[in-house]
This record gives sequence, C-alpha cells and structure tokens, in this order.
Amino acid sequence: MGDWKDNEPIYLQLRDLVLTQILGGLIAEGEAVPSVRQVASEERINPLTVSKAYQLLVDEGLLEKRRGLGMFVAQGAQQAALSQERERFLNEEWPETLARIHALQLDTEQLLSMQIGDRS
Amino acid sequence: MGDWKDNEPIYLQLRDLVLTQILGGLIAEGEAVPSVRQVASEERINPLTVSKAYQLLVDEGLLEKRRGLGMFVAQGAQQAALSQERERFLNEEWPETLARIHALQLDTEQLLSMQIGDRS
Amino acid sequence: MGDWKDNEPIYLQLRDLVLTQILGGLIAEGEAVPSVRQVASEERINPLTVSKAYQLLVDEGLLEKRRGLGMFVAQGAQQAALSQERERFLNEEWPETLARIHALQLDTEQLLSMQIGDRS
Amino acid sequence: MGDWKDNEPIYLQLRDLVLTQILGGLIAEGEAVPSVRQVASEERINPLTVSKAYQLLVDEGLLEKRRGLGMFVAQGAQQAALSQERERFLNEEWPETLARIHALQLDTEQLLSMQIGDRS
DNA sequence: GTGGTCTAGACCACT
DNA sequence: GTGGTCTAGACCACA
Repeated sequence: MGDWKDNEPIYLQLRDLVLTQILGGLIAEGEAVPSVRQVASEERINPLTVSKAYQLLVDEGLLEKRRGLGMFVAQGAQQAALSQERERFLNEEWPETLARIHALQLDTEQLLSMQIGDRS
Repeated sequence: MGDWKDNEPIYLQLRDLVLTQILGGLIAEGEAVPSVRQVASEERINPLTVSKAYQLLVDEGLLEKRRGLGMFVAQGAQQAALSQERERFLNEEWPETLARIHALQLDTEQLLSMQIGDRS
Repeated sequence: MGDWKDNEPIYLQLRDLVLTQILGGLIAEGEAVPSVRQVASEERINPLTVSKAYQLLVDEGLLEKRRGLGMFVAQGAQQAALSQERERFLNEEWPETLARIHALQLDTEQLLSMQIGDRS
Repeated sequence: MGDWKDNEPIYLQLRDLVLTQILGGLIAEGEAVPSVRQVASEERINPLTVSKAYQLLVDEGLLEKRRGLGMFVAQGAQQAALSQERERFLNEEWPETLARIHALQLDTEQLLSMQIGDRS
C-alpha cells in the first residue's frame, strides 16, 4: 500500500490521494486524517513529505489544524473540493486535452463513451 | 510566443510545440525547421534547451539532421507522428483523464459542447 | 467567544484575555476567576491549557491560588498589571511597530484617526 | 551576519529580510536574488530553510523562478510588497496594537511622535 | 551553475 | 500524543 510513481513528487501524489478520499467521502468532514507520523510510518516515507502534502490541503482550506490534536477535514470540504477541482479541470486540463484530441484527429464523443479500462 | 509553463521542462514544451506543427502540416515534410540559434534567440532560451528538444524529435524519427544544413522534417513524419502520439495518448493520457471525469462527476454534454479556447 | 488564532499558543492568548479583563476592571480585585474546568468546557479547550495560562498569571503575581476555593485576582493586581504590561509594551512591542510604520511610510494622521474595530 | 531570533522560524525571518530589501530597493526588480546555496552557506543555515523562505515570496508573487537560472525579483514587486504589507499591517497588526494602547491607557499620539530608539 | 525532492534523525512547543 | 522546524547530506532535472 505504498508505491509511488517517481515522475511526480510523492507529496503531490499524497495530496491527490487524500483529496480523492475527501471527494469520495471516505473521510467524513470534521473527522481527523491519519497523523503525519502514522502515514509516514505506514507508507515508509519521511514525515516531512507527508507534512508537505497536508500543508497544501490546509492552504486550500480542505484541512484544518488543531494545535496539539492533529489535522481534521474542514466543514464543507467535500463540496469545496469538488467545485475547486472541477474548475481546475475545466479551465486548465480539459482545454489542452481537447486541443490534443483535435490535433490527433480523434473523436471526442467516442472517447468519452469509453469505459475505464477500455481500449478502443 | 515566448512564455513557458514552469511546471514542465521547456525542452518538452518545445518538442510538443514542434510536433503539433508537424501534425498540423504547418511545417511540411522535407522542409527545414528553424535553426537552433534562431529559435533560441527568438524565444530567449538556451540553445542547449532547443537542441535537446530537437534531439528528442530526431530520436523519434520525425526530424533528420543534415550536417551543415540543419534539421529537416523527415519523410512520413506527419503520419508517423500521428500514430505514435495517438498510441501514447490513448495508453497514458486518456485513461487518467477519463477517471478524473468520472470522479468529478462531470457532464459529458458540457464537455462535448466546449470548444477550444472556451471557458465554462 | 471560542475561536483562537493558530499562530499563537492558546494558553498565551488566554493569559492575555484574562489580563485584559483585569486591566479593564471586568474582574475586580479579590474576585474569583472562572474555574479551570468551567473555562475549559466553555471554550472547549484542554484543562491543562487553561491551567497553564492561570499559572502564568500566578507567577506574575496577578492571581492567587486558594486551595479548595479557586483562583482569585490579587490585591493591587490591576495597578501591577498596568505598569508591568506598559514596560513590556514599550520595550518590546512598540519599537518594532514603530520601525514597521516608518518602513511602510504610513501616515500618522491616518493611524490616529482609526478607531478600534475600524478598517482603513 | 547570520544571527537569528529563536522565537520565530528562521525561514520567516529570512522572508521578512528579503522583503525588506525589496521594499527598500536594495534588490532591483528583475534582478536575481542570491542563490539558495549561496545564502545557505553565508548564513550557515540549511538550503531547505532558505528554499522555504523563497518559496513563500514566490507564492506572494514577489519573486519569480526561472528554471535552471535562479530566482528573480518580479516586475512591480516593490510596489506590490508595499501595498500588500500596508494592508496587512492596517488590518491585522494595528487594530490589535491600538486596542492594547487603550487598555494600557497610553497616548497614541505621543507614542507615534517617538523616534526609533527613543525611550519615553 | 540553478532549484526540487527526499531521507534519517533530532529537538521543540502545544494539548 | 500532535505538528513545526532544522540539520546534514544525497540525488535529480534543468539550463
């Protein structure tokens, strides 16, 4: 349960992982996320690296620090994460993807109708 | 046309730029691409960076070096680029994008209706 | 009245709060301050944290412990707090603030015209 | 030339130091700031610590990264720093200071007329 | 040369 | 117990 792509910083991958869990409701709002030390030891990575990931989420307002207690999922984090990630996707990722699809003369509609794991 | 994203290496961005131009037929097969020096001075980047991008395209068989003359788009480059990039896109890029679309519960219709350059 | 800045220890913030109340005469000399338990439960913080704040004030001679009865504002506490805090303010806090005002080239008139709770 | 208060993180002190230099025009806009390694070695601190300070300034838009080249003072940084720091001071620091001055029954006008280094 | 990332380990303040 | 900070040293990608 601890394998990381090495073309992307671990702390970014971890941030995305936690964010996905918040999105999916796997960690409820108001609930504590696993402590820095715990994640570090389970995933066999450095506490600093975990800290960096968590700090990013705090900066985005999805996590809250409570001094001496730990980090907690902020109220409204699930909804906030959803709209914030949607906006990022629509503004940044999708336009580029769309451009590439056109350049490669592929069919957007057909691509979108694919299921995950499919190979056209 | 001299601004670069700083989250991706310049030489990769430049490679993609040239590749897109080949795909779009903006540089015909057999035609010369701008010299390393010219690109470097116009884009105000290091000649080594330009060289690196060109070398990648040579390695992929899309450009040809002719000693003393410069770099030229290889015969069949447009078609080769198309199939090779399609392969890469379908295998690496699209699955992740598709997964993200599902995770964010985005609307297929809305995605289809966006055109290049649009904002939602 | 239960939100704390997270860039300063809670026990210090609490100490300042009580001290301000003594200065302002909100808690008269000889009067009891709210019990550790009461504050802890009202403010939803750890009793140890409250204790720490109270202990600081005891050390400064502003509060007195009476076994089995609680903590009381010491005789002469208001006057003592005043001179002691003035000293600290003039020696430590104000010089830095003054330097910053000069560095930011702020207008004395504007600063004077602001009242508590104002925004520029 | 490398002594730090130990009640505040070094990286914050360093950030403030660089910010002050930008404010004072000691480092002109477009000019490079000393490299992470250079500062680290001169000040006898860890490169990571320097990095953290610089990263903050990048986040605030006062510094710009140029890949492989270093960090540069952004265009308009001096003015931006001035207004940004002013706003922070007026909104956060001054109101609290004003409240304290009143609680201590001091005279704001007299305090403001003090010169740096004075003792009333 | 530049900054970015990571590790291993330490110490601190806070609750 | 919690997170925050710092060190010393390493390796990497980029220009």
